[in-house]
Amino acid sequence: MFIGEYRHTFDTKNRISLPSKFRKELGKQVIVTRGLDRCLFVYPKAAWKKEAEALAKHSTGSAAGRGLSRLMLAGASEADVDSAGRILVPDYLKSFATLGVKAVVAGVNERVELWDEDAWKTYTETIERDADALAESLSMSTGK
Amino acid sequence: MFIGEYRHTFDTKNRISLPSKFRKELGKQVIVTRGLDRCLFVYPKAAWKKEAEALAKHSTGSAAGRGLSRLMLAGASEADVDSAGRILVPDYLKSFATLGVKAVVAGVNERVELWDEDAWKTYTETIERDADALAESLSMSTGK
DNA sequence: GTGACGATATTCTCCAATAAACATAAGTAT
DNA sequence: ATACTTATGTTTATTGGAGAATATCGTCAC
Repeated sequence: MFIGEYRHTFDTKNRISLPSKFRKELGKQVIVTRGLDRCLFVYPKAAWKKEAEALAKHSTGSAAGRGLSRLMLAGASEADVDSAGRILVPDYLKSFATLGVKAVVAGVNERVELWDEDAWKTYTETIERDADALAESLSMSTGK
Repeated sequence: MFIGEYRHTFDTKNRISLPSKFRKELGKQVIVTRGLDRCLFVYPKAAWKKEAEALAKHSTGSAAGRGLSRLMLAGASEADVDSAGRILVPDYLKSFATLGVKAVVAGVNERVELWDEDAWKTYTETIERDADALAESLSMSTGK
């Protein structure tokens, strides 16, 4: 399971290094794809397969299912982790997530997420404000 | 069960030593997360896992679920307790809880909390005031 | 009060991770 | 083919974390 938040930078060639704590679990090949809420999802290749199969089930059903499938399947990009622990992120994915030079790499359960630093700040601040209400609506404990 | 309140300091590398009374119960690995009321929660690793699994269930479904998962999972940091009983607190967690150099380490049942010294002072004073008010209102309703 | 012990604080050094710079290889177009 | 661009790989430097050693403080025993 991926947890934690790290700040990394893109080099001029659109490469970004992955946190060393994530590398073992991510493996040698990863899948980068469009995520929800304007971020990118990064999956270990094996985990991606399961995700893709789940999506495929909905690829012809509802309009929402088709949309999500197209977004994530068509947007997927296979990336090799190089010897320095970096991956190359294609331009179309960078611009989808409005990624600048500074990015936040966040571990969220079975996937890793890439966020623009500013977008992450805005997003987390919003969630923090509503955290109590959200927790109640999900009737889950936030640890209190 | 953790009880008691201690004053510790962060060194220049963002490390803080844990009260020796807590060390045995905390174990060798702990999880530091965003807590409620602008403090940090520190859990023994095993205790945190249960929380995490509940959150993980919601990590893709609804927008609210994703938000909470991101806040609590990406906000979590696994920390090893070193030979001197210290843990490293990442910058983003320190700034979340507005932690300066002096901190209060408080035992609260199943978790340990980290507070900025000033924030702790303000918070406890507020609670004390509320407690007085509550006591008064109780004695009014129960008295004669 | 004095000494001894345990806990916390501080500092230093070493090592790993990251970022930046640089070099090489592979295409592409003229 | 040659110059130019783009992609990929390697090297170096800087930053930050892990560990160890020393110093300080407080507590308890005597």
